[in-house]
Amino acid sequence: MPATEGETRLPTTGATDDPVPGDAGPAADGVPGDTARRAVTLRDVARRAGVHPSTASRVLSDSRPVRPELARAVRQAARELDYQVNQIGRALRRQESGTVGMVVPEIDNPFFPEMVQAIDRALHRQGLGLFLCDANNDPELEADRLRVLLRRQVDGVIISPVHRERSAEAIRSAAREVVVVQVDRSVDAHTDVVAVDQGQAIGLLIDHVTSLGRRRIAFITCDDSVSTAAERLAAYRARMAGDRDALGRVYAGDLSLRWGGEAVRTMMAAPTPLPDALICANDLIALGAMQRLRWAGVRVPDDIAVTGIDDTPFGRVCEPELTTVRQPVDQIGDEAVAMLRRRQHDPGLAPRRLTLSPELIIRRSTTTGGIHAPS
Amino acid sequence: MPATEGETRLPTTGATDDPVPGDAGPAADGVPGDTARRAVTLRDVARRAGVHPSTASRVLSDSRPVRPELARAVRQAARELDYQVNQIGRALRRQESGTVGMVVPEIDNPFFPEMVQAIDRALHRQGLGLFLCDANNDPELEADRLRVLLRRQVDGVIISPVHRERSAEAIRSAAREVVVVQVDRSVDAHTDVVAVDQGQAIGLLIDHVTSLGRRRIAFITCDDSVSTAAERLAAYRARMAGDRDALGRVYAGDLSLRWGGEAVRTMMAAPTPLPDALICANDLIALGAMQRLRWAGVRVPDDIAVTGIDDTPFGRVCEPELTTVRQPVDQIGDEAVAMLRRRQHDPGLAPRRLTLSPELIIRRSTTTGGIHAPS
DNA sequence: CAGTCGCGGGCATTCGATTGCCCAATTGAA
DNA sequence: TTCAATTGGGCAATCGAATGCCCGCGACTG
Repeated sequence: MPATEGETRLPTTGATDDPVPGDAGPAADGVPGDTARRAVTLRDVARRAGVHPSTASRVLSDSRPVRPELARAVRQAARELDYQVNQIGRALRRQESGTVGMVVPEIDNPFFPEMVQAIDRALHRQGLGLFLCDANNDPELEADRLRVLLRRQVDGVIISPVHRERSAEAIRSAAREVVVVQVDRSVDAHTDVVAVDQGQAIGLLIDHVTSLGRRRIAFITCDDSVSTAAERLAAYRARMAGDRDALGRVYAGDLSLRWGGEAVRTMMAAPTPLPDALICANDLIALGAMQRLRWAGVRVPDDIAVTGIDDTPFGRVCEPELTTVRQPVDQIGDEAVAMLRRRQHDPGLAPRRLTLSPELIIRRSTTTGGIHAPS
Repeated sequence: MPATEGETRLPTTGATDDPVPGDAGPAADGVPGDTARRAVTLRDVARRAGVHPSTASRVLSDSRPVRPELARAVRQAARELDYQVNQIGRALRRQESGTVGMVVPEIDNPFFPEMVQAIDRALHRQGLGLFLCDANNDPELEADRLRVLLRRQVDGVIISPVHRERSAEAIRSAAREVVVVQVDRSVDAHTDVVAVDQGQAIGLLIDHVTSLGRRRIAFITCDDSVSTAAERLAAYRARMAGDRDALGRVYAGDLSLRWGGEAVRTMMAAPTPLPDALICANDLIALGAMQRLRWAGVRVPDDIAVTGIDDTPFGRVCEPELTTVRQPVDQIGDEAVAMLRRRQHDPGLAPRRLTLSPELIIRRSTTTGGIHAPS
């Protein structure tokens, strides 16, 4: 178990289970209707305001003009009763829920929380809610989550597919019922896509390490099942093939910390000379790889320059800090939501693919020249 | 801007926006009803099976026995039409949605994705969906998210409150309408709570560093607004007061990487002697702190032992690997969901507080004796 | 053999909000 | 002054599924 190497565990056992102090039991609570109080409905508001429910509805969702004094009465009644629309009722009638579903492949990869936050903010600005699901890197689970979302009548789905092929069917089927936007990763389906130019990302990185005089450039990535990784790999291959001095080598696994370490171990065990630059398909791999290099006494960047992709916060606190490429998450979020809305209003539009540009961020894992410890 | 010290950015500009190849336009798609096909309803199934909708309903949600041949016909019709229950309709009638809402304070803190995954798994086992929201560390936003969840008729809410006091009102108000379980963090409200014994966590850490001969033990934490941090601080204070040899010092900020670095900078600038152990209120702080120590040429653990809390994966790939305390996220998830269900079935139950035990994980940030680089 | 019971299917109502339609009242125009 | 147009409120149907109630039929019992 490589993950626990060099660590010791001191377990402590036992759990306590207390009644909450100051709460003597079920009936001892002085607050009446503490649980399960029937909610206030539109009818209640209407009755109190002395109007018909339809009038109340029109005031509160102002769908049609209502005489000012009645409107005021309704609004006041709503305030007094603390009326909250029942979104379920509204959704049933309107056939839309004001909610967008999102499926991410792995919420524990720090890139995705960042993207989720960006999308959440963008949706919130539009008054839309977000129903977030994690596919746990499993296309089956992903399909299941999509199904759940559709049954809940989400108005749209934003998804970053787990698998380039095995996710396709579920996404196509979802796209038949609802607006779908793919973000970052994508499969071949008739949906809008907001992507990042992965070829450019790899280009920036290879240009950078090449400009530092590195020629033996290895690439640690996951297998081709992830669309972005496939694009990165293709770009890497094209680039390396175009430079006859350069020497490439690819290690394909997954996008985890663990694999970064594993790949380096394999690499070091091989009889071939070590590369002088290591392009990693994301920051996690890079972090795992750097740890293993450290263990092996290989110096970064002196012996090997290392780069990541995603610009997660952890690339800024490792030793040395990680050169990486930033994917513009905020822009991805804004554009994805914009596309979703556009298409909701006009479902006939042709699907579009928007490709955004990444940004190279140079830190000490590739250059020794930088500032080290600022005062 | 401390976060970008020692880094250079090479921006690239431009974005491309292409029509998806192979899709000539709105009407060019051969698939009929590619978008917005009316969904199959229970009536459709019933009609096809030649029965009344109520019968179909009884078969599909088997709420009452139906003659086998009819049942078979209904099931087949459902299969043929690919019928999916409309959860909105069901929710309206049943007055429950089969969905649990969850609000986390900061999804970009890697502890929370782990807990979310655990809870998601536990809910999934019960056939329940999860509606996840991020409060972005803002009690106002948190209250807003709670309101959204309630309007969507979630059957329960699992929340880890942002603020010990400022989150309380919203949580109490939510608890009046729906079952609420607080996890990890908590506020004073009449709800079930699944917590981790933070006093024990601090105890384990202080015992550990004390056993290594350290006596000048500083504590970097966030302010008291986070309940768990407040408990940790109280435990730290009690512990330090009980040992007259020990020398304490507290740095209060927030739970971020950034604050870890900031606190160390403050610490180093002070005229007082450096501590020989640094207890950090979570792994993020510890990572930030270790980086700053490294910049300052302070050796970990030789000069200062450093510990975190949460056992996030990043504590395993930093240099040196981080001694920490693991919160039992899986157990938290299981228990939280169990409590939720119990209380849904019996709303009269007295609120309970379950306190789980953390586990000490010793790594090289406190001990030099461990294995370094395994072959 | 009459009476009772249970089974199972269908009818119609309900959940809460929205909206098409009708109609009364008011306004405006000719 | 008369008629048309506009405004605005109410009625009732609707979204999709679930369910209380009734009823017919067959089985069983005394």
